Amino acid sequence: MTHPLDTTFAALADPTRRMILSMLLEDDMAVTDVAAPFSTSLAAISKHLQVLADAGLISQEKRGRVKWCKLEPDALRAASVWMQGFGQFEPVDLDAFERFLASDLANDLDDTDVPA
Amino acid sequence: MTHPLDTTFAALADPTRRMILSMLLEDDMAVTDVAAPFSTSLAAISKHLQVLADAGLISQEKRGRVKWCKLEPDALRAASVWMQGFGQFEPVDLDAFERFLASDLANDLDDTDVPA
DNA sequence: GCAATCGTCAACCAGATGGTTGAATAAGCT
DNA sequence: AGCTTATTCAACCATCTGGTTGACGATTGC
Repeated sequence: MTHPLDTTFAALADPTRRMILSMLLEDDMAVTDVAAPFSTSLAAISKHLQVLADAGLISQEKRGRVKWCKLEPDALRAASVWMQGFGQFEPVDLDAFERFLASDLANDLDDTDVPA
Repeated sequence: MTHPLDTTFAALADPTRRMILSMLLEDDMAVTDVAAPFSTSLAAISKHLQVLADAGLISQEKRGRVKWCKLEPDALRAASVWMQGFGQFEPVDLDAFERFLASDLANDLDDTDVPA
């Protein structure tokens, strides 16, 4: 029914979810650990993770009683191709990306519990 | 308050709005002409255009009684940089983009009034 | 067995979103 | 001036979203 890009972009439209993706860039994480830096409830984060999983941006594997979340960057490829069609964007610029992550850490989290 | 990427991705999450952007790739258009291929009301399209303008994805200039809509692909650059940070995506692939547009034309519009 | 931990489910709430219709504003045409 | 075209505004509606809280099933460890 709905186009895959709908769910991809909708998932990316939330700062909490983008932050989660950034966190998962470093390593796989359990749900509780993903939720730790946020001031919202665990249930809310669990829902965010479900949205990300539905969009294919992460995968979740339950081992024992902990559910591990893993980044699945392939799901971004279609969206990336779509966007790049609109302009001759510069090739991968990891420095710009790092700057984004830094500013996300500074701005997106609630002013409590911001990790150092 | 809200991160610029929030509005960018949210604007891109709607198939009607993505279609509008694709249409504006070819040329600037008046609001009425943008609305023509869709089965939704003109007012709805006008709102969509406002969302796109708020996200900076298009600009609107009123000349006489018609308001011209112009694609502003620069607004996609920040989002593109963000996404590319998550993987080594292939460089600009215009063929893949054309395929996307073709499938959008086939799938996204309501089954009425699909332009040939 | 029993308590603690991990995570989801269910019900609920406030606010945003996408759509409609009809009236209103603005600019051109004759 | 008066009709027509272009676009938005206002009110309304149904649905989605992101959040909460409390109960619940499942797993682990003592």
